[in-house]
Amino acid sequence: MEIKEFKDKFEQALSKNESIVFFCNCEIKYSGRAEAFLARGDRIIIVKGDNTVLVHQPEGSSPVNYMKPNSKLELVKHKKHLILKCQNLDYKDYLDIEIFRVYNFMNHKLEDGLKLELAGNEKDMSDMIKAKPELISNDFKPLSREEHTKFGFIDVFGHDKKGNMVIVECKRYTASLQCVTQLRRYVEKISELKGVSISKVKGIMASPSISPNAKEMLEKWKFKWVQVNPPKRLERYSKDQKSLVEW
Amino acid sequence: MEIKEFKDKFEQALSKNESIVFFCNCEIKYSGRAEAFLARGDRIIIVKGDNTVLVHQPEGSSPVNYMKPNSKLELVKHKKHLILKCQNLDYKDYLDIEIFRVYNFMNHKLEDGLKLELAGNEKDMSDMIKAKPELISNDFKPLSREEHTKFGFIDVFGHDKKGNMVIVECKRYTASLQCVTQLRRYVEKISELKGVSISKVKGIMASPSISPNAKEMLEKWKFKWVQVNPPKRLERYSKDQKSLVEW
DNA sequence: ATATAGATCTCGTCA
DNA sequence: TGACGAGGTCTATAT
Repeated sequence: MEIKEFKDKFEQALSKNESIVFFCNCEIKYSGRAEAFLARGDRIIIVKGDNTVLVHQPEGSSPVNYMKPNSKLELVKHKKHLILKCQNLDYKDYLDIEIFRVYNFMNHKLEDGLKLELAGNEKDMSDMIKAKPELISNDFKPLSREEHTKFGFIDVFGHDKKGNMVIVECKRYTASLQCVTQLRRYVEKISELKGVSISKVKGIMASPSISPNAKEMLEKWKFKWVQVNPPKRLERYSKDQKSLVEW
Repeated sequence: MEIKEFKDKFEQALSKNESIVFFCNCEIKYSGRAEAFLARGDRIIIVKGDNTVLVHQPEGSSPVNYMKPNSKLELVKHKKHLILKCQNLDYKDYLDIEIFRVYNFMNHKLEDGLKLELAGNEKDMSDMIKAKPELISNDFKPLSREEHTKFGFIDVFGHDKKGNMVIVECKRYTASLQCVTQLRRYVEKISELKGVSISKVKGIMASPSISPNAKEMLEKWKFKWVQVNPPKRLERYSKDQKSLVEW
């Protein structure tokens, strides 16, 4: 595509806050929270209506470069080609896309605004444990599923029949060393705030699995691991679609 | 665009491992590591040559849905429209994009393979501290910048003139509670492995800033915070471009 | 394959 | 706005 035609189309679409995608050959410089350089190659450039910019290489999930929403965009001439200059003053981020060739260009006003409904996250997991405390132990009585309280971000808080406080930390994936130190931090904080001996505050890690080193550290701190899998409320979707077309 | 035309173009581009982008009105179901549903709306769909799939809404940086590389893709008819069925057996991920309308379609064989050169990350920061230990203190003698050793993933390890061991944890952003617990874990591990009193192992947090609670915890554990900014080796790029076109 | 930790993380939530 | 933690995190690296 001719540079002139691209420039006209791009600027018109940009002014109307349309979504824009183009394939091009380009070189990229980034300066801001870090510094980056990407030599000439073919890439997919996405410019959204909120002035988000994404640069994707032809492989991989993550963008190789990007600019956050509300960036200022300007297409300027440089020698015989163009530079898409992007700046985000909030983050002090600057991105230059030097465009040598444009293969394809596409623009359209897109209407959405809907939000993804997601199930099977950590919150669902702690809800499940609060509702079915026997998943932890027959001894466990949950009192609250509190987040963002003065006691911290504890997933499930309760006590046992022996009068101990019990703190449950949920992880939807394999529990790591970091997860155990997080649990330890909560146990120490509760012990401090409530003025209770640390031996009276029990830490429980609830996760589908746990790494060997995490297990070792857990045992060193007299915490316990309980195997719990995250729930999947919307599993009917995958079942429905299996009945339509077999995977 | 007509459904028939879209199907032909898509399947041909897919078979040639070209990069594909289209704007469409669609509904999305995901089942795998979690479960998700996104009702009808306009989105940007990206299919890369390695069978990565990205679904973007018209605003925001992150994809609302995605499939990792090497997914199996199939476009099947459903009533009067199409479903792009994606499956990734490695991750047991399944994504259905029910396509009601296609506004624009674009495909092209893209050639790249270059890697981003990035400066200003945590590794650069620990390299800098190793080279300029006076950034930490006049007393600090770095011995190693080790990662992934038997001692753990310590950023910079060394000692001071008083014969204490010194562990430096670098963060390129505001140090949080989690960062301090990480440092604490390393200090405890070194103390254990080397058979040295914990009072003889000094913990240093090096970061551009630190949160109040993290600072409090740091002091409780007798660690110290040193303000260090991540280096920006490639800053010349932004200077160059400033001389070309003023921001 | 698993374990570990960084990331221009991004995103939501709350004080 | 900063602080804090989750994420279908993703990605790189070492074991």
